[in-house]
Amino acid sequence: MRISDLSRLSGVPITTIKYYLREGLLPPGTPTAHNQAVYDDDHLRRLRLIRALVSVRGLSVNATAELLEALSRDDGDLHRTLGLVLGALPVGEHPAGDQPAGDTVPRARLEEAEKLIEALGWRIHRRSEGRLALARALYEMAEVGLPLRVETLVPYARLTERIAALDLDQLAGDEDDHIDIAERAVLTTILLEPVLLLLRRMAQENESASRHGTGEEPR
Amino acid sequence: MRISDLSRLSGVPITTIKYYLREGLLPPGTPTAHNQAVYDDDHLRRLRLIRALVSVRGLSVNATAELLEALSRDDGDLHRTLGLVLGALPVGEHPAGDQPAGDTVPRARLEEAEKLIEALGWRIHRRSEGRLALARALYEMAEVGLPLRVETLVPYARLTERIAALDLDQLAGDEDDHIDIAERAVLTTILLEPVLLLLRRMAQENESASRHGTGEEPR
DNA sequence: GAACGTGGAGAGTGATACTCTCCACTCTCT
DNA sequence: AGAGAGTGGAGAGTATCACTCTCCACGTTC
Repeated sequence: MRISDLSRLSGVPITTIKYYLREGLLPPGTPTAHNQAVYDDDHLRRLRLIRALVSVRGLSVNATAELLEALSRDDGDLHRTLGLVLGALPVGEHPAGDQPAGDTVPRARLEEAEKLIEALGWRIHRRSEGRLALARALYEMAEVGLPLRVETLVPYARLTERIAALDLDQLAGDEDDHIDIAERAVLTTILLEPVLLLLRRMAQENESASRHGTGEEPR
Repeated sequence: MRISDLSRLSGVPITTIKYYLREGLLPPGTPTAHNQAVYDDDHLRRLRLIRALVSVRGLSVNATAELLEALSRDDGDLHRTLGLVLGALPVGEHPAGDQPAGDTVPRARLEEAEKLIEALGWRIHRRSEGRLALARALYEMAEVGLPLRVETLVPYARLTERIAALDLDQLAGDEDDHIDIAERAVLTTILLEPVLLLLRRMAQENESASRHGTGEEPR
């Protein structure tokens, strides 16, 4: 398949595909002549993945490149792969350590994050991005006037445990070979995020309707 | 308080504050002379809220403006306010209806979203953003090779129901007046999102460690 | 009354994700 | 075999966004 086919099948403009090639998001096709190359279904699949990460989840092209690079070093070990995926991912809008952290996140918040993890009994890798990111998130909530206490967070965390269990079931089951495990890990973790947030919002609307008195006309 | 105080207390540069004023994110101060004005604590609080939405959650300045505008029309009715907040919020990276939807989201997905909502027994407003956004999210998952079936989503949705219940408890309780209910709804809904996603990721790591065999050294 | 701060507005900046333009070459159709 | 379209590659240009800078006439403070 040539680049125009790739473009036609994916809906991504040729120039954009070239751009992704240049940026290393997409591996080069196998060359057939000095300036000709062919692409295969892997390229198509990869391209769709890129578009999903970039346009659905809003990952930056750079972050996507890093993530895909980590994925390509995958050795089939689910636990390791998941670690890679989780580690390579920005959560909020912190475009790669914009500040030396020592100043932005006071030690007190870091300790609070540790305390939460300990209270939950979770085993999280010492150097996991999550610890710092969590501390930062807690710090920001406190800054804006809504400090979150450990007692408040624990019930939330318990529910996320069960979500995570569902996630891993998803990953473990469904041994259809056409998508490899690493890619499924990415999809399940990252692309499910907006779905979960949406479900939460709708559940809030529903819960609010229930509590507020059911007289509310759906109309 | 003058603009420099606002800047000093919030850490936001004066020029940026002026920019927010121009864009209508921040209401003008009360003028004391032809070119002098004073600001109060509300401005400071509002400014912190803006920064949280923009830099923590990555909301665009425009979306933030719309949200704040909706908030300022708040009448103290929690259910209504929550509706406003939820309605004014982008979830993914769809910067305000970039396509006429009829083409991008096939009717089949819309029906699937409806089916899910029905299966859950949720009461969601007919014209809720959520329906379309959910359909779009499902469509995108399917596009990328990981179609989500209703049976798969229901257990997730049940957990989000419980998260939503916690959210509303948070909102209902804590009758400390210094932050009004509308603002707390925004904070709880939006700023908790990254925290929840982080917790989910860490829970995944934990769950994966448990399942994968506990021999894994934390190191 | 001098130095500094202020509100307001327009222009400039830096980052990002494309998108356009060229070019020498290759493929495809007839 | 020859014409027209397509290709890989690379550099330059564009659009958007969130600031950020610069100016200016005027206030405020010491």
